Amino acid sequence: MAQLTRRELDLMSVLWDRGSATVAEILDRLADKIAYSTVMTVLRTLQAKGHVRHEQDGKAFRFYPLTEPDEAGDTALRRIVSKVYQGSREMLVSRLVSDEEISVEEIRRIKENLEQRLKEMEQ
Amino acid sequence: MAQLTRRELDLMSVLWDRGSATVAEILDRLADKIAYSTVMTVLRTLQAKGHVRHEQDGKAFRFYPLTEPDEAGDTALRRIVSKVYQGSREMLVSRLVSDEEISVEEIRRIKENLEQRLKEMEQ
DNA sequence: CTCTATCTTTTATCTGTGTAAAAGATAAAA
DNA sequence: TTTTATCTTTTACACAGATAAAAGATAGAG
Repeated sequence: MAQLTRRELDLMSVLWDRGSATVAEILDRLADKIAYSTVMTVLRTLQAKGHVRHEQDGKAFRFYPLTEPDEAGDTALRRIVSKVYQGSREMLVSRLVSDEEISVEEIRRIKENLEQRLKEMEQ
Repeated sequence: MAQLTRRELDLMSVLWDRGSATVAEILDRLADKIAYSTVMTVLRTLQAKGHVRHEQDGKAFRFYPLTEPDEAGDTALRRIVSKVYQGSREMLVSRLVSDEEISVEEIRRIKENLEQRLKEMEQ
């Protein structure tokens, strides 16, 4: 919840996606080339903040995420809804699906999701 | 697009909401009490980044937003979709509406929104 | 057993963000 | 016209984030 920085989020994203990773593995997946020690430093602060832990794995450390994507997502979303869309989740979703890239299928799935949720709420 | 900082977003939010504002007006609307000169400094950097402009208004400056909420929202959302929800807009929306605070009405409106959009896309 | 590649740790620097005091300007009040 | 309240500008500083070089450790190759 403590609001991840840009780089921290990059790394957490890799961990969430893979379940765990060594520094070398993270480096491989990162879009931009940064130094090994840079990644290590960021991991260190993530650990200090309680977002990851590590175990020895051969010569290297293997890092595991301790927080869920949702914990990071919720804070960020709340912020966007409130500051950018003046509190309207509707506007946010509306904007989200106005992306040219989105397919009919994807919108339909989202819609069905909502219908499901509505059903659950109505009893 | 240049990714607004926390404070910058706070200020832009006020400008988007009101259309324009003086420093004093912004101060009034801010949740936490910070100094006049602090607001001014942030506005100055926003101006340097091309997010606001100002006109004289009596003795004071009146600031106007130059970028739209969507420009800020899109960058932020894209980031969250990609890093937190591994590219799945579905997951994001699903999480968004799983908030306890959300009402049946709001979900319904969102759903109707999507139906509308689907109709538009299908012709 | 020595070398080498790969890890971790230590230490440092640079930039951006956030914050505001103090100084300078000016319109309106008195 | 002097004062006062309100603005803007200048200048400063501290902290966090991002980056990485260099030094220290070690497993495995030969």
